[in-house]
Amino acid sequence: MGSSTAVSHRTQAQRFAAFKDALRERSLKSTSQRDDIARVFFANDQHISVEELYREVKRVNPRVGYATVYRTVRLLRECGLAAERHFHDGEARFENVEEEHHHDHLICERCGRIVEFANDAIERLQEQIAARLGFVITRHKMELYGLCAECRSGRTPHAAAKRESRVSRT
Amino acid sequence: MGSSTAVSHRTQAQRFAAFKDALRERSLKSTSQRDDIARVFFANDQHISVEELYREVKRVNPRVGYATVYRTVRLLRECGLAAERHFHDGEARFENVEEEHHHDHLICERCGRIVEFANDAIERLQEQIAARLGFVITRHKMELYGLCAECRSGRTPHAAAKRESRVSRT
DNA sequence: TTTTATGCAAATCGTTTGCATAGAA
DNA sequence: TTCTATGCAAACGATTTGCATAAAA
Repeated sequence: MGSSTAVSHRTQAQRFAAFKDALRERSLKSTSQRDDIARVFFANDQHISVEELYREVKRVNPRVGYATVYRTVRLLRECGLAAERHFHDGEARFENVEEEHHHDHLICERCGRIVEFANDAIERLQEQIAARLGFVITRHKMELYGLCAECRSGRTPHAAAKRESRVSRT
Repeated sequence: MGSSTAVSHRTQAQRFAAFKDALRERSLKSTSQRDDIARVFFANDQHISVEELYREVKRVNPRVGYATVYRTVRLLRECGLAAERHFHDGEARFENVEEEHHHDHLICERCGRIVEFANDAIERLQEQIAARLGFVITRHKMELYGLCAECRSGRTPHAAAKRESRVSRT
């Protein structure tokens, strides 16, 4: 069940430049808060919530309001630079969008660690199933919840390990 | 990629009896509103939202409040008789729990139709992927979004076709 | 009678929005 | 100068909760 797809690893600087370009294209203004929010977002390569982003940005630039973070995150989404995710907890999380392929998530129910993966065999099966039922798929969402090795070993008290971010091709 | 798993089709009456048993076991009281809400829920074999359930119950028994519907739905969930789902729209939807196997969802983005399906091959692949990444899966969520045949044909204006409910084994 | 359930309205949580003001072009 | 962006607080929609009252055991 292999796969390939080379990962196009845009650097933070490249993403930031893409953001600035997107602003220009849309005749939107560059502001210090937009820049700071975007920079923090691009620097943080995880699934970040608006509140987390707000707190991080606040440390860099205390002159940002909650609403602006929401507005900027929406902007990043509309520019195709951020993807919105909803896991079991109530709040939305945003991740950096690579030009790479779609991926799914494996989530540890104990420590919250999120591992990304992609699997072509499953995607093919999904297409088949949908076709059989008369559907044409435009997108999908697959989330596997369970326990990671570390948490199963009992070692980690409640380790909010987080940090992880390369897509595992399986 | 076939599968089998005979479906244990509990009747509405059986589910209702199970609900009453669950109340007794927990020393909770049987009330007319609980009964009515449960009955309507068991009769409606789709993915129903709290608001829809509230409206339906209201027609049978106008003496029910919104909060009671929420509380009863939570109760049904805790008794293992209802499963909570979150699709792209903001509100939670609840479905009857059969003792049968897990299933996933295929959702038409135009008419909202929800088709259930199950596929063992995919489940096996999921286990493999998780194992390779050190995880043990406890549950998963897979949703395929797209367009159903009817909506693709252009015939149906915006047909909220709904109604559908047997799990397709593929 | 004791104890739990109900209805209502108020509270909460994440998110969005109106509006007067600050700031970019 | 002109026009958009910001911050704040208020408005939101879905869901939960406090509390006095009603109903079940």
